[in-house]
Amino acid sequence: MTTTKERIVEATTALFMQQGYSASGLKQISEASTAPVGSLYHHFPGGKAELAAETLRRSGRAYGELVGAILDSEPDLVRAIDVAFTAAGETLRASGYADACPIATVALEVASSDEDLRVVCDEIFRGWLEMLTRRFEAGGVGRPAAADLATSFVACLEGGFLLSRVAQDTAPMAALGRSMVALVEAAVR
Amino acid sequence: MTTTKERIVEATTALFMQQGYSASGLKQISEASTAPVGSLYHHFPGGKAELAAETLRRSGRAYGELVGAILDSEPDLVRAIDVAFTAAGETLRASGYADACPIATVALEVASSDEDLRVVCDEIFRGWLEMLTRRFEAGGVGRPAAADLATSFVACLEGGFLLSRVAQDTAPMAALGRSMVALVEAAVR
DNA sequence: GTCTATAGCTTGATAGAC
DNA sequence: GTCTATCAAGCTATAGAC
Repeated sequence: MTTTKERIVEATTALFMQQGYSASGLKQISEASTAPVGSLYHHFPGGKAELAAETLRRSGRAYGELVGAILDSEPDLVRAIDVAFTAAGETLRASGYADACPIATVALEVASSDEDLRVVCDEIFRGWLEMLTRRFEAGGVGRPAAADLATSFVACLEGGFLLSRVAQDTAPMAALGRSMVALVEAAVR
Repeated sequence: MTTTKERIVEATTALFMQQGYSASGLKQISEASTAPVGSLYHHFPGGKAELAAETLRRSGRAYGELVGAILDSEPDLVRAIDVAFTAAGETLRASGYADACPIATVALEVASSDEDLRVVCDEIFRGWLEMLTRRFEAGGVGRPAAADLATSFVACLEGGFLLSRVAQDTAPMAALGRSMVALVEAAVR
């Protein structure tokens, strides 16, 4: 049983991934979620801003958990990195290069023009970076280096989404997986 | 002497950097460039799509040349990388985290929904990657590794723009500079 | 080439029946 | 909670005077 509110958030997540915040109109969200505009304002009285904030927070948490689960699936840290980037590339390819990061496009759109949403995105990225830093520390990397690796992981993944989506080719994501593996290998030995 | 057409393209470049394609209305572009809407359609009969394509091509070429010039300013390749990332962070900070990549936000917005503009962005990134690959080859790195380094350079720079803009902090860009330096050091020795 | 006015459509948001 | 009708404001695009 998916509730109306869940359908709205899921449809908004998909539209934010594919075309970002400004291009995703409430009418389009209403149609994609098979929920009338009135229901949309019933569940999100704050309108588009509230819907966007809640969608970003939910999809940001879910995506962080997904990445964590993939990293957990492989005990060796270096191989886990390889698996994560391969999975990201495969998900992209299988979805026609649509299924990517649910935050990045919106984050770039709002960073200089919507302070509330910028803060929401900032908190999401902070959460991802903390989770990744802890994992690299658990793998034997010292504090400052682990934080740098976490930042590089997110940047390579986001850069991979950008380059692979635009080129409609998994090659950039694969190359970034190799670079990220090299960075982690250098840090753990 | 700046022509009307140049002012339009420059204003559009700035707006694309800060808020992307969909949020940048022709009225806003007209006001920012102090050019009436009619002039806009005189210089770009194809409307917003043509203006966007030409703006992306021009700003993409200019940004590639800027990065190339910064890399040329330092003979040692590893130090050149450091200089480039430091400069990117400093430009961000000095502009209130607004002056970033003129392509990335639009590229993510249109990758799945506007095939014409997607191809324009693809050609721009291809040009950057070729330019960077040649530079890494000139620095003594073999073909396949040089192409991977070029991809990592673009991804780290774009990821740095994303994370530093959202956090309003140069620290992510600085961390990515360190990672990129480590990757190039490992490749040249 | 420059500029104003406006058409036609879509947007975010609201009111009110059910 | 669900849904429809509608508003004011925004958008892209065009027409036509200068």
